[in-house]
Amino acid sequence: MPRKSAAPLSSVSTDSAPISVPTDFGMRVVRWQRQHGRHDLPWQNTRDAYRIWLSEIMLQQTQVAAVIEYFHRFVAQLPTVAALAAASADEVMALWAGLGYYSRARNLHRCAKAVMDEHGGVFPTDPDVLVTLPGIGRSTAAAIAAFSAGVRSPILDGNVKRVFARVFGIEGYPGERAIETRMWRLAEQALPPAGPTQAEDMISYTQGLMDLGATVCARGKPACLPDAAACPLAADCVARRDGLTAVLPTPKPRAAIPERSTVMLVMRHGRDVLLGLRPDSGIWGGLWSLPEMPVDTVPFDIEAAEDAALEEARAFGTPARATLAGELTHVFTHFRLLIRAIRVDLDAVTHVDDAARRWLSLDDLDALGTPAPVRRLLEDQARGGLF
DNA sequence: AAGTCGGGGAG
DNA sequence: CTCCCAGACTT
Repeated sequence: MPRKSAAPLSSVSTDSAPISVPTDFGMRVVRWQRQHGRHDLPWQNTRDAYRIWLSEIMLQQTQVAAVIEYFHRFVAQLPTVAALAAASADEVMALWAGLGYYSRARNLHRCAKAVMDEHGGVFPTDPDVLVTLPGIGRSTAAAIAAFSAGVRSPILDGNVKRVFARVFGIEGYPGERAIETRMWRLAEQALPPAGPTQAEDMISYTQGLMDLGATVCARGKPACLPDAAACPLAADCVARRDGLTAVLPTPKPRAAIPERSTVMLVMRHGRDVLLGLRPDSGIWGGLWSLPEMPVDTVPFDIEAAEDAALEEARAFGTPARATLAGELTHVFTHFRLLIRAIRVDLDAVTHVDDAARRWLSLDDLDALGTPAPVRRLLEDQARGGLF
């Protein structure tokens, strides 16, 4: 075995195969944070749970750059949890206006009152207690506990999900329940060890995961690609090893798009086929396409469509027979189009006196611009196939 | 499990 | 334009 490593390494996790976390994972992040992490954010270098809590709430689904000014204004006007609890709702909302997700501000106010009324004005340090407060979920509770008291409890935010997805090679949308459950399990295993330096380590580690995700393991261009030394986890990173940083984490699945269907007529006279020029506006504007018939029966009735196709073709000549020649699906950004092609062979054709209609030889497809699926369909006709 | 909340930045 | 951001809460 050419590759050797002191720490156990994970392999790719295409399914639920258990992943082993390198035993020094946590401490590597700790050391990296102390050397290369962020140390001058307004809510750092303090153990004031009020400021830490406030920053964590403001930072929920909100980037650091957007929060800084709001944070300064807020603590200047309401410097303590007691002051916040005593403030009016209007005053709180005014300080929050523009940050978005205003339920955060309402919960913030409620939480301040709860801390005053139920916890003697002192923030709990137990994550299990913190999560019972309004606006504080599992990850935020762990962050507050770690930063304010060095409690050993894992966070799992967008940064951590991205880092974990790449380092451990986890496929699947992290917003999905099963994926998130696996990541929480990994987050617990990845923590730096308990011990005498645990409190300081947890502060650096928690900050370090966020810093890694925000500055090195960035969404677009991870810094490890040009420079593996930029990331303390690069040596164990599955995504980096396998060239998957661009596809991990798996993006949110796109919303199901509606499906439409149409019937296209392939009217054939020898090797000629009848095309129609589409209006400039709308789908395939200005391109030459095949004539279409609306689909008015669900489920699709093949014989009825073939009969209708024969009737339709009568305007252009003497149709002999019509047959369903094939189906194909074309995907647009906003809908999926099921195309059924009915071939109609004509024994004789009448003169076409219409600028938007013309016959084209299958041997001359390059002469006109046609939509991609129509082009494929015509090329198949040219080969004499039925798709 | 899916929907909702929001403004801003990056690609 | 879409996707994402130190997510939590409701249905």
